[in-house]
Amino acid sequence: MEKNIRNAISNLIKFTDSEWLEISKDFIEKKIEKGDFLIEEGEYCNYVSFIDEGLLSYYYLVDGKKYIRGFFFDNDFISSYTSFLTNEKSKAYIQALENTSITLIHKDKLSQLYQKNSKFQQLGRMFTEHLFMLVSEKYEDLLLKSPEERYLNLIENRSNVIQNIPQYMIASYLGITPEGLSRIRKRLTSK
Amino acid sequence: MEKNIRNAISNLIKFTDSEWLEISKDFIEKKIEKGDFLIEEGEYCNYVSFIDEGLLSYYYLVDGKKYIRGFFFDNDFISSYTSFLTNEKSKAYIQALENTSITLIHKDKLSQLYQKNSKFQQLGRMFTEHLFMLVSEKYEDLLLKSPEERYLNLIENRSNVIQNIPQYMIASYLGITPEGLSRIRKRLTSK
DNA sequence: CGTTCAGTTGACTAAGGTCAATTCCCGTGG
DNA sequence: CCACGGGAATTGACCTTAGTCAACTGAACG
Repeated sequence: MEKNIRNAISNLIKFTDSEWLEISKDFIEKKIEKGDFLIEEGEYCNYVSFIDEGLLSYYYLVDGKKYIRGFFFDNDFISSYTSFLTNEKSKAYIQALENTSITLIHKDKLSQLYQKNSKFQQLGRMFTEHLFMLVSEKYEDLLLKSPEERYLNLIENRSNVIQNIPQYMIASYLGITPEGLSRIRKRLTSK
Repeated sequence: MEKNIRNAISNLIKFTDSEWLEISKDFIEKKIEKGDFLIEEGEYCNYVSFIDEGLLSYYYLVDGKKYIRGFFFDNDFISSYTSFLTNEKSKAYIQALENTSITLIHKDKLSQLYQKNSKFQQLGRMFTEHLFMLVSEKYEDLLLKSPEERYLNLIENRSNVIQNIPQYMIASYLGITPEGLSRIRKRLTSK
């Protein structure tokens, strides 16, 4: 199991076995049952998680309505990262759509690692750079593309989303209503 | 002039005078005339800039149309940061709306600093964390709020944008047409 | 079988896009 | 000082897309 997370991190930076030992001793394994929360609005997010197996949704709740910001699968990292960084309460929920196993590391432990070795500091930097690019890309999509284009994008590039997520959640993720998505699908098939 | 950038950076992390000397010797001063570009689509962005004085717009060009992603004022940092990080061509333009003076640092110099002292590494991390939170917030805005709400937000929190930027650019920034913004304004004043 | 809930469809509405015409503002040159 | 030109902003007419609300279908599951 730990192989996966080491592999994911090695995309950013390679660690020696002894460095890895230093990180991984702070790892905590956790299971989240389908429907349960990794974090809820108002809580403080003190950890970054890696998904060993499962599926999580990341969303906001406004006037009782869910606004889904993302879906996270096996080998993704997930965190209410703004809350993590600012020590403010999370505005988002992270909820399991399937039974999920994660590996998490606490903020304090991570800070200690940052201090200990500049390579860990570098990991933190690269990890955040990675996240920055992901959000930037999503921001561009939202600014430049119509819901229809975004849906086509999803089909093209995120078949795991299309296959595993119910349509009404995908609609929310695209920023539209279930009815809206249904109509888009209808339009597309009639072409 | 250098006082401003030191001040801005000290919001992230404090440097001793000797550390500061080490960074600042790599700074390059540059002037950009109104209408000129700091970077154009297809170029490689090899630097991060600090705006000593002036005003820059950051936009994409799609089918001949500008899609403005942001405005950057005195004491803001600016970069086509994804291009900077990935060494890929910039998809964005950065253009001066006024005569502008910037201080920039090249990627190579910054990498050297990162290697030299983990505090610089930490600066890189914190700088990126800062950017991450800015984009995240803008992403949320776009996902959760209507153009009208975003415009009201702008009036409330970004009076420098309202005062210094022509309306058709603000419209683009909000993700709508100039006509659209004009109607929103009309709706609002009639309330 | 019913119940439940996702997904679709229809009728209607509202917001914003598009295109064209008009007005407003401002700087420049006569 | 005025007249003109050009771009910004507004307005109007019409269109498209998605939101809303309600009804209906269909599949899953007890």
